[in-house]
Amino acid sequence: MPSQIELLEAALKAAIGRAIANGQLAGSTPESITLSRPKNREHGDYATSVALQLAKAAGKEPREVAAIIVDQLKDIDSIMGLDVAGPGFINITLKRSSQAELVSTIINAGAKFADTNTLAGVRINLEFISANPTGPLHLGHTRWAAVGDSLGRVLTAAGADVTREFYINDRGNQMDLFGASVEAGALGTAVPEDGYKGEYIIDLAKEVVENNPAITSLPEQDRQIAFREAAYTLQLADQQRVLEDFGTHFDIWFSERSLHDQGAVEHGVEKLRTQGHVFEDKGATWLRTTDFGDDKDRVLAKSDGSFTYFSSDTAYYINKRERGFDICIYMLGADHHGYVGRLKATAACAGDDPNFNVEILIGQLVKIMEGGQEVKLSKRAGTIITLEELVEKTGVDAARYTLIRYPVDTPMVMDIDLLKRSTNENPVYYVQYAHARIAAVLRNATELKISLEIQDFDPSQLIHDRENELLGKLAQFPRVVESAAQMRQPHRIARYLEELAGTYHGFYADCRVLPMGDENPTSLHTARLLLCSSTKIVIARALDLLGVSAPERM
RNA sequence: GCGCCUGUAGCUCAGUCGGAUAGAGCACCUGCCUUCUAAGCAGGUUGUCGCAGGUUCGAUUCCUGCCAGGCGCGCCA
Repeated sequence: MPSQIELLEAALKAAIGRAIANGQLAGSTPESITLSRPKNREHGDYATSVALQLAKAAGKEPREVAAIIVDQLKDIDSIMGLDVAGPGFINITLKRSSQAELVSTIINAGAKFADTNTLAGVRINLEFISANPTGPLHLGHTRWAAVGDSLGRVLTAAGADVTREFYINDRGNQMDLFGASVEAGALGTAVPEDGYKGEYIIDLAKEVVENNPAITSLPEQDRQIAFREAAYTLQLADQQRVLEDFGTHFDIWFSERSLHDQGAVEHGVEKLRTQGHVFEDKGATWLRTTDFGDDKDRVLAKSDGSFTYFSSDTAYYINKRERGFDICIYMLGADHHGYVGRLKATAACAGDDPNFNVEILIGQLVKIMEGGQEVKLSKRAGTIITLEELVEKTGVDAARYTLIRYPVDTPMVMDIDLLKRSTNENPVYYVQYAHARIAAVLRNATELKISLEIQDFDPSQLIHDRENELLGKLAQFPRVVESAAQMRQPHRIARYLEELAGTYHGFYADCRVLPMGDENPTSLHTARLLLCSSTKIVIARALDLLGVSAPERM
């Protein structure tokens, strides 16, 4: 069933179409029409500036255009009032009972109320975090753990077929250094230069030796590899456990090594060569990414024949496309934004459309304040705040919510002291409280044996301003989900939730839901209870899209 | 030097395709629980939307230049 906003938009388009058809307006019907909820209640339930946009093409004054459109809208049943205001805005007031039909729509649709099919049939590979398995996940990863997971949920709600993927950088010097560092920890020898430091290295060393006491007596060459592999296994398992506890699930953990083992790197280079963008120079094999706007060409294989990290990246991209993904989304930290040019160019070199097949979301870094000072993070120096530590301090819900509610392209500051001190300053509680509050009302209603059957719903009961406001807010939800999906911005869900919770609290304060004392239940009580119930559905679904729990009690 | 991101209230930040008087939370005041969860509601105070031009009916939003901050520019991974 189309939402009220969609119906209105269609009605407006039809009205403009009629006015053009009968010669009152020149120009063409716009593809989409901006319909907003005015801040000022005197401006009606919905407002549109479409007349202002059409005025020029029509060769008429905006107010005159607005009047023509209004004239074409007069016969629509659900519209109660129409006004031309200010420079040419059209303000629309709807019949309250017609707005209240939304309650039935939501209750019948349940959690699927805001799901759409705008991305139906699109296969999306969503890659995020992709940390080295050489240490615990820290706060930089945490932002993506929350946002990436939420984006996956939002895209799925928009109908996309989403695969969440974690690329394990389990190859190269860093792994060797990691192995050597753990080995040094076990043997009590000096940590190698630029090696990994920190408590966790010692802990890993102990665990490795515990699991395999014979490891220390292996020949030196075998020993370092054995340490590396054992520590890798433990560290990866730790990352997986931490992420699952955080509510972030990956469909695929993709090992960089496996690319090399399967010959995917050679295959990737060949594919690019076929496309005509590979060349040899000074004994090395290059990809001419400058053909597609990159700053400089990139080396695939060094003059000694070994492959670069870049070659893994290209092979991985080609592999994803060959697995059938239409869109590959990369979520990278700001410190990797230099990759954008080469990733886009790589796609173009592979014969793809870099503006469609590849999307790169750059997340600004999270700054941490503790004791009024910025905490500098360095994995190798061992000064890190891990995802796990953050969750211990704030809980999963608060951590996820705080990280998701800001757009990722703005740097954010997390004050650890503030999070430790008073968790109720976090908006997540405000939203969850609204949910728990509704749950309590519904529990009480059940005890009082008041009908919650949708057949007993009388929309004409909901005429209070607060009810109207709440209905209007609920009606926006499908659009919010859709824009969050299209713009890849899950934070919009959180912002909407805060508005919805606020609107509900306002309604709750002014509109008594349950009968007072010995009062008999009426159809007003039932109508309000069903309004509460539909609000609860929307809040729960929105929280679910963020991966945050919707408590029945607080 | 080049590239990306950011600059909005005392603080942390929203602001949809350019729309009406620029918003929220926190903080600070004032009211509201002998009936649904007061983790709440209602009201008050707070602005050079970094600066300067341009585009137009209209700019926080789009364009150009400048200022300030963050990050990145390897045959490293």
